[in-house]
Amino acid sequence: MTGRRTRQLTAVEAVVRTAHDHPSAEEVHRRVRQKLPQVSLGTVYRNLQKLAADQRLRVLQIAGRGARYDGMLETHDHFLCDACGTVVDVVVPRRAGTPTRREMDRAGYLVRAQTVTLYGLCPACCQRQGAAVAPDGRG
Amino acid sequence: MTGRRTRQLTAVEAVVRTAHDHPSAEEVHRRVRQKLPQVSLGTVYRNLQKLAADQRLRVLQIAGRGARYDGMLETHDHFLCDACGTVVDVVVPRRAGTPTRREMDRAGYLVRAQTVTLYGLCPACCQRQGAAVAPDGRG
DNA sequence: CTTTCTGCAAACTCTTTGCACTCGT
DNA sequence: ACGAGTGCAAAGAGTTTGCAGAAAG
Repeated sequence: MTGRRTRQLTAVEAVVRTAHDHPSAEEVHRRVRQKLPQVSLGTVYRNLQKLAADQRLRVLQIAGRGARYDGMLETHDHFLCDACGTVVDVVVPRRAGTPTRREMDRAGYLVRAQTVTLYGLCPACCQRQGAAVAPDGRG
Repeated sequence: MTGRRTRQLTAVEAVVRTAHDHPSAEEVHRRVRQKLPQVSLGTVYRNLQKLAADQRLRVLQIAGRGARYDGMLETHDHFLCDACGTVVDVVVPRRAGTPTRREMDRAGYLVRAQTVTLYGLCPACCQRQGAAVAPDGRG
């Protein structure tokens, strides 16, 4: 499953691994083009897929539009700003053997992964919107 | 934000509220057509949007393709089967005032909602695939 | 009667794919 | 040199939208 080490693959991986802002495929394309100007978007998608299959990056499905790519491989979660769409890494500590997990096991499910996503307003958007949005505790 | 109570809106809401299988927009369309055969897919999308805006349903963004619609409004989470794509409701108990949450507050974030998603194999797919997939604890 | 909503079809966004050619190995 | 990988452009899925006509209030 390794395949060839093309310059396109190398460049896509470098972009995703050094980016800390969870770029979209288009954004990765834009950045890769700075080094390899004639890279096509299709190739970027193909390489993003390959890297994801090889567990060399994580794919985040964001509500609304398009996937975002995350080069941070360590276990972590995400906060999404409702207003500006920014994605921030968050570390939510895992507790092994929670009651829920045990129930799932007993019911015959094989749980492979678990992600927590927080939604709300980032500090910048909080100030901008002031008290316009009231926390409702949903979710 | 209430708008008119059209028969299309009523039918879409009825389908989503009685469905317990997290249907896609196409699937909602198919079911609504059983009552109102000439409803268009565009109208279904418009009404799903409206219901989501009015907090009368929840939208789930599933990795891979399309959104799924969930008429269960109570706080709950989801399990996604990697093999068959089935979405199952899961109740992961919330603990108020976790360390992470307090840190976020201190850092100036306004956390409005929080979702947990589990990934893995459902009982049926577990049997089908046997021990082909090893749990790796990722995520 | 007014205004919102609908059906239709076209447009749009994001992603995938077929094909001839290129370049790692 | 062989074949996986590329660029291009077209095709696909899912979702949104403009418009003329229908219908809710």
